[in-house]
Amino acid sequence: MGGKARRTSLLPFDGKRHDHELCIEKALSEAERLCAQRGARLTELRKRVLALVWTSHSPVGAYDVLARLSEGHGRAAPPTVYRALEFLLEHGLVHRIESLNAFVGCPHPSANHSGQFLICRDCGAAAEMDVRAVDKAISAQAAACGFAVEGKTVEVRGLCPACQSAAAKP
Amino acid sequence: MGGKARRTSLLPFDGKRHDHELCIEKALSEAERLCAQRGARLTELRKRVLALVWTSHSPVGAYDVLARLSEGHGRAAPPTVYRALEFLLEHGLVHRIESLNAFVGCPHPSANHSGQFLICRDCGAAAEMDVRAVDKAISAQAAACGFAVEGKTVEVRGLCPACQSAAAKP
DNA sequence: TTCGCAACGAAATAATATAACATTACCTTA
DNA sequence: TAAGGTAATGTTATATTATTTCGTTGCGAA
Repeated sequence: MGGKARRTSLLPFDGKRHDHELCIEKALSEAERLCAQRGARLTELRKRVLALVWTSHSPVGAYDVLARLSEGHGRAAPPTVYRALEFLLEHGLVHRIESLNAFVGCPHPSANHSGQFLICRDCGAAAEMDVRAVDKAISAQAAACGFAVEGKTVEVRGLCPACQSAAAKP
Repeated sequence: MGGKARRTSLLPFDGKRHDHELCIEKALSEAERLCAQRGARLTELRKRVLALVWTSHSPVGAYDVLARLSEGHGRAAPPTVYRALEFLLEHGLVHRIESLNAFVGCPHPSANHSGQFLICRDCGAAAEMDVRAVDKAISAQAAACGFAVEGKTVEVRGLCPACQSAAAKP
């Protein structure tokens, strides 16, 4: 403490200034790599669902995925999407945002982690943080209670920097 | 580090050994007190919903509340329950568990807090922790990102001590 | 009293998720 | 390559959770 805090910048909150095509490409190729390594089958369907989840940095609902999937592909039914999402969740390629009943792509799926999110209520973007201190504080308390942790959900609602600025000047 | 950690004991995880009638009574009278103090109308309906949520330390779904409400009261419709729950949420008398789409009573509603929960996947009990360190770690990171926090969801899934013991001896 | 508003009732429907079973595709191995 | 097993997908139906809309009631202030 004492120094000037360096402002951490989060990609999802930079408006549209980053090249999101790049995000998608990176996510897809990383997914290919991981699944190959694990002997998991990243089928066309699953890849398409992953790409649809990665459409933006805003969590997307299962039925949104379903609708967009049906556009190119004739019709699809809910189980199709939920099964694909389940696969992607198991492999850490997407996270489920409990407070929105929606899904978002994971930017670093190789590490095993539960996900901690800052979610802007205005633009809808969700940024993954994964702060060690948060994880440790939770684990410490759970241990003190004799509670065996299997999974953690950390979701913070609020306003991202860009949307705060937008709100300030009406 | 180095000292022996004192085991924190959490009421909801003690099986049925505590007097739960007392929990309910305390919750109801505290609610009366707070609402009176705030000029909020804790109507019969709302009080009944609060009592139903407090039936146990396991989060209860809106439709469970609805079903039990309908037992004594003729019929009731979903909005009736959701409106009552919304009131109770606004006044901090219950919390919503996002990962279960369910509701649980708050054991200390006077303090303003977002709630942090340990949730046993076996017995279903949810214990509220409210650890300062967790809150501070989250707030610190959010601040570093320039994110204005409006609400936090912290939910930990796992096994409570009692259910771990039960699982150990088959 | 009557006006205004918060609370509640009622009907319909939206949004999210899963169950159950049939079919297809792919891999193994005999 | 043909048979058989298993993972993946298709299909239909239904369960679960939540909201919209509008009408009615009840209560307090002017």
